[in-house]
Amino acid sequence: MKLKLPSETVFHTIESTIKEYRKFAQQNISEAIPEMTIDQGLVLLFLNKFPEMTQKEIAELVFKDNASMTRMINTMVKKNFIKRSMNDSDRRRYKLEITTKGKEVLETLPPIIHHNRNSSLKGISKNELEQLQAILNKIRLNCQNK
Amino acid sequence: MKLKLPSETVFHTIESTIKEYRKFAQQNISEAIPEMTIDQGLVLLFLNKFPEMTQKEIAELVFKDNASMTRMINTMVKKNFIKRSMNDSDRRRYKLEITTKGKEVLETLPPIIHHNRNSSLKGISKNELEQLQAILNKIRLNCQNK
DNA sequence: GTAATATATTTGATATATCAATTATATTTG
DNA sequence: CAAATATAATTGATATATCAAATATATTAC
Repeated sequence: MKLKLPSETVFHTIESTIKEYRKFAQQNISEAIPEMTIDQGLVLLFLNKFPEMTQKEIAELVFKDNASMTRMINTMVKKNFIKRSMNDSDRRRYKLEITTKGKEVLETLPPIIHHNRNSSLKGISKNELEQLQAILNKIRLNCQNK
Repeated sequence: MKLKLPSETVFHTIESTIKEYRKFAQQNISEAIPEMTIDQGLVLLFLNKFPEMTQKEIAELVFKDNASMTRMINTMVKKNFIKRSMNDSDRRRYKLEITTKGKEVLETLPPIIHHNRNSSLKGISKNELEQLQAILNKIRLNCQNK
């Protein structure tokens, strides 16, 4: 069976691209906000936009499972970015509140994220971006429907 | 600062695509070969093709750092897929040998990988694949040159 | 040839990924 | 309403990710 080496496939390219972007973005974030990871930043952004969101819902949006999300929230609480409090209308879930420190991060973060996205997409046309999304979505759907 | 939600960006699409592919591929591998992860499979493929490869070199090809690779090799040794032995020409590095069990995996794995790649890329033209690679490479380079 | 530097790998610490099992609370069904 | 089922979150176990520091061996420079 003749098989392309993994490093010659498009999957390798996808992996290396997203990893390179993550590294790049993380560096820029770390310079401005110590102790803050990309994913923790995303959680803050989502919570800020949708304050009622449950851990489970956030988890889906950032591609984590519930167990990972529990632990991520734990460390974010330990680092004082957010606070857990009881949700009386449904006591299985928590209310997640952004602390003052978390709100400061929400001031600092957006320009950095904006810069990260912009400079990593420099020289790429709107049309190219749409094609990229379309092709990736095809692959994603192929993987889901089996 | 108006910022797109993370879930509306191309980075989200890239992440979800590669994660969906990994989940899909891992399921198919697990059905045939228990205890074997995608990345461990890739390590075997590379080692088989380039028997002299060091842990460091393999690590680069599968996007791990050296520490992760050390631990991955440890578990692959524990599971008896490969064997470490001394390399007398350079005693800092190991010789990594594929065991009989590892060789059996190398018989079973390629058709599965072939199927994984093929079915996830179904309906995507050669031209689209090239575009995809080209655009991703642009992004990757943008991230590296900062 | 020895000291300084470089390289390959490991280890420790902490965070995250993943699966399966558990807990606590809600909802549904008979 | 009580029993069965569903849901949100946690926990345990194991693997991996990442950074920094440590080890052991090689190479280079003086």
